[in-house]
Amino acid sequence: MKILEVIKSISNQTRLDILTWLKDPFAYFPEEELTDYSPSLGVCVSDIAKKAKMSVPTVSVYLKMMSASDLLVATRKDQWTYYKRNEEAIQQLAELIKNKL
Amino acid sequence: MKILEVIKSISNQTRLDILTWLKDPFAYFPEEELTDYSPSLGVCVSDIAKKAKMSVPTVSVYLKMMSASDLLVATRKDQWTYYKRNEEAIQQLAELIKNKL
DNA sequence: TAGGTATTTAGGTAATTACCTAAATTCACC
DNA sequence: GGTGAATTTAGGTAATTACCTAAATACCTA
Repeated sequence: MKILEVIKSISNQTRLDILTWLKDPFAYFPEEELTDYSPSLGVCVSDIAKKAKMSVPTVSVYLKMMSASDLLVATRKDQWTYYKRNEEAIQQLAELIKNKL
Repeated sequence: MKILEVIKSISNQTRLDILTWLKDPFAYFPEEELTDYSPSLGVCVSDIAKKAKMSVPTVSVYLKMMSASDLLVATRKDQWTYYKRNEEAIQQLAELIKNKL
């Protein structure tokens, strides 16, 4: 785990928000948009972009940044890319800050 | 604790390094520079700047940023400003990432 | 009060980050 | 093979961050 890369990937309000939203998609995304949602896949790029009120390309890059830092997991299915949290990595980050930082 | 402010304050390699150095000053700073070191005060700005191999003003701003985010505690004594870690805040950050992020 | 050391503040430039739109790619389906 | 939806990549500008040097401030001590 590259601590600086991970921290940079969450040093932005929108990216922090996305992490929160993905913790409980049912609570944060409108129900009608999650018809094809499954916890094992996560939420697709355009739904997240809509929720963030930002352009799809910007959010696409943000999501890629967070999966590069390992905090998110991407799954491509047909033409959609779904993102979900990587809970293990998030706990690992917490531990790293607790013990090593 | 303003999570974004805290994260931004450690989203830089030098600032991360400083946190590490202050965890164990005896291990990271040359002995002769810590003659007046005390754990209750910490290490002064110019010693940290020298260790970081950066200008004093830059490091002064970095340290101020980290004390503003609560990760460091500053103590002014005569013409010196000493900085030490705020262990409680660091643990609080770890908890926040563990449970809330 | 003058001079010296430590620090902070100001002000500047270069690099990085934060977005956007347009274009390219991927993949379904007809 | 062509069209359409979702996504990614490219390429651009504005804002922020990363540094620096110079100047100002704070606080000793003679």
